[in-house]
Amino acid sequence: MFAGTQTGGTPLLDESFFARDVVAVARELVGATLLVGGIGGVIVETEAYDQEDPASHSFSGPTRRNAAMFGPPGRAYVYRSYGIHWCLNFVCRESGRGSAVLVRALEPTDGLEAMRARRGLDDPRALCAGPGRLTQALGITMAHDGARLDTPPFRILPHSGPAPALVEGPRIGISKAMDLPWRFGLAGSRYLSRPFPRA
DNA sequence: GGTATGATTGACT
DNA sequence: GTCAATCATACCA
Repeated sequence: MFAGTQTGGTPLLDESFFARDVVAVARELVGATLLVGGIGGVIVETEAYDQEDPASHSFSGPTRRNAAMFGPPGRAYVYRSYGIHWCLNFVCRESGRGSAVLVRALEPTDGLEAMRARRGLDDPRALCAGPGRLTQALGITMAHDGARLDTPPFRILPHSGPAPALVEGPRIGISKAMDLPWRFGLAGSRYLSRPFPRA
């Protein structure tokens, strides 16, 4: 499908996967595997941010911070949150709009010991359950802003098999466009940053 | 120039 | 449940 790049026989998600509607990409990323330098796990929670969405950093047009959102799709957009944490996004593009998927939580599968060392704790359920936590566990910083996602240290492997069951709900921590159900999670996952409101 | 605000987390009552 | 940490960006003068 979107197996554009072959690395050791492993199909990686590349620019063609991300050059589509950001909500569709956010849904399809749940179940994919994100590795940075071989360390990471299965994406279990994402959020979509579109340029026509008042909650998006791209809403008011390009700035120094959000420049990556207006560059090519399939790149990382990394920003500082609350002056303390980093947040990792995947840049998407459809009809020239700046948009991105925020990666909110992983189920750790690879490099558990490295993640434990970086996070300073053992519980796998707390290693990557939150946007600031997973960037710390994976060693993501501003240095990765604008980096290609189909090139080392990044590797993103698509979900294989039937599409996993998703849950959806309002996005976390925003004060605008709170009605949009653009947060997506892997149904039944115990690695979410927060529970989804019951339907 | 100054000031308010977060796409968060961890500690604490 | 409440609250502080900490700083780049956004917005106003």
